[in-house]
Amino acid sequence: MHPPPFQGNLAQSAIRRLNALRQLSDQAIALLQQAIQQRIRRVGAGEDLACEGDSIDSVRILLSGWLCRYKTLEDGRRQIVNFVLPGDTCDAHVYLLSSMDHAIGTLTPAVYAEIPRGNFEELLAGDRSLAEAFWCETIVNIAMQREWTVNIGRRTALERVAHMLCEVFVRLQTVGLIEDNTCTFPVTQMDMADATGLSVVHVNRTLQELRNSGLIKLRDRVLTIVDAEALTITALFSPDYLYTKRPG
Amino acid sequence: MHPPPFQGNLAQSAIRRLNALRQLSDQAIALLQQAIQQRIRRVGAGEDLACEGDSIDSVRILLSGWLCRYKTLEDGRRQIVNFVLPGDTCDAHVYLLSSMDHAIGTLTPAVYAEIPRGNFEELLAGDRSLAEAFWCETIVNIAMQREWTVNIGRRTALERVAHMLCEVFVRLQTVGLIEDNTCTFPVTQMDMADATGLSVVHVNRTLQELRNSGLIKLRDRVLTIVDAEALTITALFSPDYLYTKRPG
DNA sequence: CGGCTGATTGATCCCGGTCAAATGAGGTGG
DNA sequence: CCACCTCATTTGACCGGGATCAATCAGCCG
Repeated sequence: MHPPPFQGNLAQSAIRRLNALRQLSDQAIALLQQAIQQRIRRVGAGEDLACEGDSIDSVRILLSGWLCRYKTLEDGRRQIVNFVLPGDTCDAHVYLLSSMDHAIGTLTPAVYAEIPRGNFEELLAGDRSLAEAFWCETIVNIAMQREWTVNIGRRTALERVAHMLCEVFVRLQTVGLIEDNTCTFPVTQMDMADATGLSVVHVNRTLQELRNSGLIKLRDRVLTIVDAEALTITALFSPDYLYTKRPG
Repeated sequence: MHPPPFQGNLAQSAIRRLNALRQLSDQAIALLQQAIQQRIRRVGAGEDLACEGDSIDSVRILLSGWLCRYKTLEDGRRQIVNFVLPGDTCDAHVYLLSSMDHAIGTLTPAVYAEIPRGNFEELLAGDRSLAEAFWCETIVNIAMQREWTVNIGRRTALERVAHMLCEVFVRLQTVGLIEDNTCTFPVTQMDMADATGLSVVHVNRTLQELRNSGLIKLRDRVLTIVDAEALTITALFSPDYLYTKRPG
């Protein structure tokens, strides 16, 4: 299934993502497209794009595949703090800091554009709407991270897992990766556990509950939201914090 | 105790905070000081500076007192997602988005500067180091939020509470509010519970454990870190994610 | 075929939640 | 000065959601 289809424009998801945050001018789109096509890289599943402590001097934009940001405690406990989906920027502006505070790993084989820091700054200087869109993305990342904090801190296991699915669903919709309420969901239950602060066993049982209640289907890395409204309600989900106008 | 002492420069904490992120030029400090003194506001304890959904068109910089950012679920469950300490900016750049995704409430009476959006942008345009410092602050906020996610997701109750104390301690050190390993800590156990994702009762017992182990003293809103090293170890705390050079 | 990774199931345990009541420190008004 | 109220902390008893441990099962690959 992965590697991803190569027909169509590789930069499409990034354009959609940024455009959902800030209306992009034609010029912005052209500049972006050009910058992305400069250097395309591929990486396999289960690799690290960056580790805690790494220094950063380029900006990466994910074009296809899934990544996750995570941190690890000394004794091995791991927390996935967010997913990086196609169109997302890995670390815009993080170069303002000296090094990575977290790691970024691949959940699937992935394709991304790598833009050296200098080129990225030129890009931002070249178009205001583009610069603002990237900043919006950064700010939305804080909002997302806050919601994850709430999710893990105050929601029950069932609500948590449901909420994670709702968020991913809305985000994938923005970049056009949902069809018939269905998408690929290449996340092992182990990963879901690390993302929700639960144990694998309990994630398994929670997913069964969601399936048995007729809210979702999930099998072989394919997720279908069967009853979006009910899922939203059980998750106590509201998409406001994602600040994205939905397409269509 | 609060209201805060008025001798000395009110803008001091903000200068220290930003300067710890990016070396500020003399010009930057002058500009900042001037912008802050333009409009100083005060607010009592237990008030909201902003609610979820509010639109934002000014930037607020906390000069003294404590605030917290929080989100509430429909049924009343509340999660404090971070504290705002003297010198911190409430919502730099958040005006890029349409509205607040979270609320900001006061834990104590507080004093803050309010800078209208336009003035703030002038300020940034006036000095590069200042603009970068504010952006750094925003980016560090993401890093902090990630660490909170890890804290709540993967640390035990004891580790969590200890970690929260460590973070606050280091942050207060940056702005010069620690003396003899002691600071005011105006957070009720109820608030601590909402910040750590625990229940009040369990926070109470956890604090007792930390006290009985000789790691901290905490009474009447005064916190003393008795054994910083041991506390750091039990918390699995590393200050790297705060990206602040410690003073001294 | 054997080895590996991921999903599933069952049994048991315990960390931390919940409920309820007591204690204590201000604060206020008579 | 005292009675009373409120809010925060503390304590005790009990409970339960989710963790842990341990198999088993199902694909997939070499």
